[in-house]
Amino acid sequence: MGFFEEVYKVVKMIPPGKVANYGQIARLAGNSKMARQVGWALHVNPYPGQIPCHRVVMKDGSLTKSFAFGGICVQKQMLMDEGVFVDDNFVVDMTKYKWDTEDSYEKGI
DNA sequence: ACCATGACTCCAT
DNA sequence: CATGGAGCCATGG
Repeated sequence: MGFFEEVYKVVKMIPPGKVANYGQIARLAGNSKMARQVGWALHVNPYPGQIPCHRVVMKDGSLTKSFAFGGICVQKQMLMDEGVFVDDNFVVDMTKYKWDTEDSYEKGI
């Protein structure tokens, strides 16, 4: 279960107004290939209020259609409430809202 | 150990 | 840009 706890820890570290993608979480948790397991971990352990899983989106900024909390509509609502703009296609502008922690170098393009 | 599934990601068309 | 197939790995039957 070590990987799970790492995932939860990383997700909880995501600051408000920012979003992270599964690959990022997986990489921070130790394995870049665990993107699917990250989503699976959040799915089997939806701790409401403890893990801001609504800040975790696809690499292109798309919201997960299988969101456990009533749907992506709720997720969009929560993100918008934090200042993250989500368009009608449920896609976040990753170039502006992507969580910058270890990919800061990526912004230096 | 094998097969099926999945909140992912990459590459080809 | 949208869609489909393949690769990826943990979990469950």
